[in-house]
Amino acid sequence: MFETLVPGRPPDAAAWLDDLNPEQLAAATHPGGPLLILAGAGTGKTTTLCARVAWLVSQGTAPERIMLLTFTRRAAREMLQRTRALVAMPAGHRGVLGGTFHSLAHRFVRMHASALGLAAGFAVLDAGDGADLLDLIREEHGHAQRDRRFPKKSTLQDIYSRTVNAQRTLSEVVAECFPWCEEHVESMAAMFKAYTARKRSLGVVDLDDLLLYWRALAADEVIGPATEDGFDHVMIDEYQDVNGLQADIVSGLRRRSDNVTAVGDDLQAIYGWRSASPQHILEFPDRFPGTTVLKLERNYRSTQPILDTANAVAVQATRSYEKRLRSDREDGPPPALVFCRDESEQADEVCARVLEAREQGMELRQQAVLMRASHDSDLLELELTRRHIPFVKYGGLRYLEAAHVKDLIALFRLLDNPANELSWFRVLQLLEGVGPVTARRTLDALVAGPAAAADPLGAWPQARDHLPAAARPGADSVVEALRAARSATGAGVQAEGLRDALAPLVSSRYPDGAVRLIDLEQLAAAAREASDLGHFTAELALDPPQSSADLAGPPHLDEDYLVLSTIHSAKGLEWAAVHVLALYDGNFPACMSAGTSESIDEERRLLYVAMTRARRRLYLHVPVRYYHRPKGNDDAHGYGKPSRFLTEEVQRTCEVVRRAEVGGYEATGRLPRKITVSPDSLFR
DNA sequence: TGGTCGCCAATTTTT
DNA sequence: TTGGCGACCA
Repeated sequence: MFETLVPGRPPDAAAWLDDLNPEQLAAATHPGGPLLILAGAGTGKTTTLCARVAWLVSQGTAPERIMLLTFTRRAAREMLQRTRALVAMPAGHRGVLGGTFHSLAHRFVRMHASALGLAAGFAVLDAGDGADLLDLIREEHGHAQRDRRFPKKSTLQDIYSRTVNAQRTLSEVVAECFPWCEEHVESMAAMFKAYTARKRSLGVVDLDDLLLYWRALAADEVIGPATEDGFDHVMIDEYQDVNGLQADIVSGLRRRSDNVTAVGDDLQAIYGWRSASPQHILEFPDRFPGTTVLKLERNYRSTQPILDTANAVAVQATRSYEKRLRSDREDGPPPALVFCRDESEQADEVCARVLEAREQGMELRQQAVLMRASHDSDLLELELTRRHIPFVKYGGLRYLEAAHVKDLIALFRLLDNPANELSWFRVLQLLEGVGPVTARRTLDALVAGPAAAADPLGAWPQARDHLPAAARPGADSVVEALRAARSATGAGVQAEGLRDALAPLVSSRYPDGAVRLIDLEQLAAAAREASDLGHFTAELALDPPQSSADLAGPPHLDEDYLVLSTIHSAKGLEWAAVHVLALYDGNFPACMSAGTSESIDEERRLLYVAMTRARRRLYLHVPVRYYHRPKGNDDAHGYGKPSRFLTEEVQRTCEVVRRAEVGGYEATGRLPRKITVSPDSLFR
């Protein structure tokens, strides 16, 4: 195998290069130095990047000396798979080193943990854990829950994360993005300092820390160059979505060499709320002098009418690289503009069209429903269930956020580090009659008690006295399970032991306990595959499963199901038919984003991303009357204006396939109150 | 009286 | 699923 890949073999001899168009070929075979590939939606970005890897390997670069950074785990998986299919791996070589920024950061931070003052098996807090820790600190700083005007934990976390990722000062970020919190800047600053100190003392890192630490490693005089020299080429996918911190990491990785390839499309930048900025892709040529800029504009995915509509949305944008997609496919019908009376009619319309398409031979899995916010599909999900149409939903409430799953993970963490206050705080509150106060006292006795220094579990006999009598047996069995798991070997055995101890608590704590136990079973089963429970939980934080089905592996693979997804989760994917939901102003663009022109631009790009996922059919659904509840108002209906992005220009490129009837009480403007019917008065 | 538990309303997008 | 508010228990 290796012989076919020795250096010097002419690139044109490789068959896979023949399939590329001239622009793609130029990008794939760019000899070296900084390269920026501006690849519009559906222009074969992944193909080109994979071909480039293959070409570099054919030129003699060892695969493991190529680093491939992607934005999502899904993209990483696909990219590595396709690369593997393209490049016969030379014997004795490991593959390309690929993954998300966060997962590669984890790898390097683990590698240099001691230099960073971390224990070898440090835990990674996921977003929820970080928020919980902040909440704990908020209490300690005297901002009790009842302090209504103080930002709540998820907001605090947003502010913290945004500040760190943008690498700007707290007061700047708050003034710009969270003006209603300005009066609290000083207390927040104190809390955030306490938060970083606490993470230090607990020996844990959060997702943002991973990037901070990696950047510090890259900047280090000894470790930086050593890391850099390990890689001949660094490639970054979706460069439009990197933030300042990530851009710094890329620069740090390329201080001596400038073999760096960035691929992206500023028209698809949709992560500004996470401090990403299209600024970085626009400034790439400044950061890397001598950059070659190549554009891919030939679209292999969508029909021309769909691109016309998408282009009509894109041209509303203010600043971008000049580019316009041209289709390489045969013509097709124009996108359909579906005006519905309300969201329930929208659900009916989608079901009807999905089924109709399937009648005509389009599998359900070739069709997708995309939305701005995950709850936009609530009614549709009900309707799909009622009609027995199978579907899988991506994005939105994720598996790891389910309370009982966090409970078991907390136990996993305690096994690794019995001094983990956060986990104890969580687990103790599952017990009968134990709330935050009792939990706090008990865990103080555990972690700060005299016997604790050596082993918190040793302090258990004293700590359990703080619990009400009813809670003691349950608590004892959890502690017993932790002791047993300690001496057990194999992540699977340990996980099962802990799950068994947790099961009775979960089924008594939650009314739908039985269903939740199934999830725990799957989590324990997944842990069986891992070599180490600590690694398993860290991986889980970095690569959260989208659903419990996802965790169980891909059993649905041969089944047919409709895909429901937030647009953010749909990035990089494509379907033959795409339905976009709830295109009314206030929802899309979301009213929370209506403040600045930048956030409106981002919402517009989001719509552009949604539209360009479609290969042959695109349906844009506009409910005319929407249902939502401004607080305390029972007159919960309102009339929606179509999304401001559906300008006349855009509408001209579409076909209106349905006009909602406006008549009856809707025409009078007098809306019925919510009507409730209950025969309860008969049952006395 | 401190603390827990039950019932109500509301919730953008994600590594 | 979180958080606020009021009822109930030691």
